[in-house]
Amino acid sequence: MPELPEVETIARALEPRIRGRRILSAEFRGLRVLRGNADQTAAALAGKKIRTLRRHGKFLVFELEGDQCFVVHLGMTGKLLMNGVAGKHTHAILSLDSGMLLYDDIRQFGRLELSQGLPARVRKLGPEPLEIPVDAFAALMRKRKSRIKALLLNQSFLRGVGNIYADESLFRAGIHPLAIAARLRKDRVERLHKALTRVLREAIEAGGSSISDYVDIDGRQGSFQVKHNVYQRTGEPCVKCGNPIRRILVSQRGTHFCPKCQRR
DNA sequence: ATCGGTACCTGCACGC
DNA sequence: TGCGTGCAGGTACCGA
Repeated sequence: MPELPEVETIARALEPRIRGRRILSAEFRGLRVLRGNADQTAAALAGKKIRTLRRHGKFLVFELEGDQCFVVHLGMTGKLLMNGVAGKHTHAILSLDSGMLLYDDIRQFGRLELSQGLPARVRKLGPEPLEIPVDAFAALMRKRKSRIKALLLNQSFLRGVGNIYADESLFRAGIHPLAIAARLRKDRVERLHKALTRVLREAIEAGGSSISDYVDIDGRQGSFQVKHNVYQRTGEPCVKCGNPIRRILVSQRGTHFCPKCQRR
């Protein structure tokens, strides 16, 4: 479900409500989403104070006292809900001194993990797309022979971009999703950097995109889906040229683009 | 080192 | 009504 703007929206809403708060108890149901032992994790969390919450790509990192991190990745359908109602897809319940925090996840692709410091796989992620300067972005691109769409989805290249914002930024930059990253001319790379920055900022501003079931911690939907130009608009006329939007597969992911505005 | 394909889950929309 | 198919904001892992 959630890409950088959705996770950022969650982090912004949640951080002021949990900063400095204490975890009274934790309960884990089912074994799939939690990495590590449920009883040990619950015991280690109980009584701990939350220093702060940060977003790291698509990961939410709860920094606890004692340099421990409770790391949450929402996968495709994960939700964090403050004071929601537990249901059949609730996999974790954190009871805080400021309320109840639930983790719901229908498809169970999300992961929860308690670790000392940041887990290695989170440390190994690429730079934040909203922080990387355009020259550094261009330098990284020059080294990659993969198709640009696949590269944008690769979290060790950039952290936080997913299927929606990859398609939307390529459309805005006028770049074909199958273009080879290293072969893009400098001006195209600069356009892509600008498009990516703007799309992500606008989406954060709109509270993210709610396609089927994304909601923030209070159950509110985002509104950026109404600004999508290509994502899930197969067959609809391109807003720039009127030609129908096409859908192809790139790395097994549905990829939407305008064949006229985004030439090979 | 880097790339692409597959596996992992549940639910929904669709055609027959 | 029910069944089969394809699709969905994700990453991990494997072989080439």
